[in-house]
Amino acid sequence: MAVTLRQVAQMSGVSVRTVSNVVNGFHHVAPETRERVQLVLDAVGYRPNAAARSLRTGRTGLVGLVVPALDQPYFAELTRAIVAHATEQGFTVVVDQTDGDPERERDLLAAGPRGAMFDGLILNPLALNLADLEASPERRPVVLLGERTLSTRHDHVHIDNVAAARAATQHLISLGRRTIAGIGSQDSPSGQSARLRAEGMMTALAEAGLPAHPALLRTAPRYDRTVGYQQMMALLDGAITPDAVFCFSDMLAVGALRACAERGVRVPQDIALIGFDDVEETRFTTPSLSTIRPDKDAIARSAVERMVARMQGDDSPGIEVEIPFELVARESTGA
Amino acid sequence: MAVTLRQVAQMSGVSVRTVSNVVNGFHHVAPETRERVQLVLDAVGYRPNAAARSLRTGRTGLVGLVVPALDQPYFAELTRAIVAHATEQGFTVVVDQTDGDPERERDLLAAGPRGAMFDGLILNPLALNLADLEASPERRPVVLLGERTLSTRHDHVHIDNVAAARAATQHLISLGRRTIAGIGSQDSPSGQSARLRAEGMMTALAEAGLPAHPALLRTAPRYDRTVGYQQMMALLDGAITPDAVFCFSDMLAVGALRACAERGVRVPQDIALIGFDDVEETRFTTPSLSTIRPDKDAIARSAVERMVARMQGDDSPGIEVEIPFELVARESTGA
DNA sequence: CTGAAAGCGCTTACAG
DNA sequence: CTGAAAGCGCTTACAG
Repeated sequence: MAVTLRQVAQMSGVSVRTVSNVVNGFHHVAPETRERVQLVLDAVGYRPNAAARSLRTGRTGLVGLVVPALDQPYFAELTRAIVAHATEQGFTVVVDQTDGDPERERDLLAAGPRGAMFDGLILNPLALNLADLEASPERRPVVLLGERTLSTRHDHVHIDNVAAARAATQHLISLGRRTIAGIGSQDSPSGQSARLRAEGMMTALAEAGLPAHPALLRTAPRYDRTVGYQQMMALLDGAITPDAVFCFSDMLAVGALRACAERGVRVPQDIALIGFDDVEETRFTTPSLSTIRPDKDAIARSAVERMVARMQGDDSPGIEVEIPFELVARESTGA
Repeated sequence: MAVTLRQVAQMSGVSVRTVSNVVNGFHHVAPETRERVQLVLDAVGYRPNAAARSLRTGRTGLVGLVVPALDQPYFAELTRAIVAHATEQGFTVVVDQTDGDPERERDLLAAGPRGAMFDGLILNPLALNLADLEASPERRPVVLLGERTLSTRHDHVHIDNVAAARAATQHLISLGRRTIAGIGSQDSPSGQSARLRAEGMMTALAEAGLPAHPALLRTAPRYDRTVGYQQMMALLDGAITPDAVFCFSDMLAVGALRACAERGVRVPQDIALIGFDDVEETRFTTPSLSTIRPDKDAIARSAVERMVARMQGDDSPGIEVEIPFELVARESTGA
């Protein structure tokens, strides 16, 4: 079907070695030879066979990216950035979504059926624990995103979730709010980010000498709009009405905002609202949403950078890369 | 590094042929042989080398999915559905984004550097024209999404954009609105969907005997929130103020909604608004957005189905698959 | 039911 | 600077 290197060699009257050299842009080819071969290459529309090349070199140029859900704006935006950076480095990204299913995350980490074809993995685990990560027989580079897992084996790119949550809460306190609720805590042992954000929130409350009413810390099994809506409704129906809510993700905040609108609660006059992630949507809600902005492009760039470094033989212990964040004050907190 | 078939064969005292049969679950293997080999397979954690297998079989199990932008909610949701269906069929999806760059779309269609590794392509072109499609030397299955290109070579999965736009406009008319604007037309020769939606809108206006003010049809180079915002502002600042706006995409509508809110224009009382795509976000805006809901899951399923059929040898001329849509009336049109 | 062997298309030491 | 040849790990006709 497709034209092979050998056929091109025959057509140009040189050896496959020389054609290979031309295709791969190696130096030691006589200019006139190169030109002649290139002419044939173009004429027949030669395309190297990726499988053969991989078999020979042991590399596929494929990087697996595993995120909880592609259609969650934060991951969609992050995926976009990672695909862009990886492409620039000559890698092709294969995207997988786990829906936070620990089984699927473990499978992908263990290089299941398709995992075998990746040169490396960028993984944003939701449910994986330290034991899973340490136990993985994986020899190829794995870069972890998002959670602080304390794995010493893998590189890890993250923001300081405690500090970010603390900053978000302090922002609410600085507005004079005193009854501050949170939406997004998780009971499951796997919810690392949730725990860190709750911790940051509690720290800020304690520092300001404010009480942390247990009833005002609402859980969120998933960080989506529906859960945010439901939990905000629960808060509005509760015994203690908050005057500010810190949502652990923007999607939760979008749902919460909708609940407030339905109930005629004014944001920020009655209740101030802040989210987390700075997805584009937050700039267009009414009121626009204050949020925490992790530098997504820096996360993507670092993840790809670490991956490439590992592929090039860097075998130092797992590196922690901390990416900066920024508080973005918008209308939902009175900006 | 990794264990090979040959090594497993030696360890189990059988030929590679037999090990291969066991790995691939073929019939003619004696039960006790199978068991013995399987034990070794498990013990050493054997993983088939995907490159070798591909080289041998000529297939990679990889399907390329090309969308304009991963972080646009419509494409994020569609991608999610396609990845799910393709995975179910045993394929791995490689996602690429073109940002509507015709050059990139052409490259990917022409099976550029990385395109060579795909068994097939699912392509949502923004800028590609018929000539590009017909000229492509591509021999592998290509399924087109979204645009009516009239290509006779490739299968095409789409909704009836004219009918959908007509339905959206009729909906606005049925509310008693008489000065109806549109946001989303495109001048470029490539904007097929835009043209069809404008056509559907004009048809509905003509059928109702309503005028189509040129100043009320606003262009949108990109279908994102920012453009929707800007064009809605332009409408509000214009000589003729509309009492209803049909946005050719939900993102445009979200931006338009924000513009109305900033200007104190009440939706739907002053201006009714309808979008297109039914992305999740539209259910959570205030007011929630009426829209056109294409059956995304059916689009994804059909696309993968056509792809698989082509891979299995179906060589009939390009097939048109029309997917149903539905009008969803929400608060932005008074529901 | 199982084995020995060819060959998929490439890269790359080894010669020259 | 170029050629002849080995071999990456697998699948699969061909024998037996």
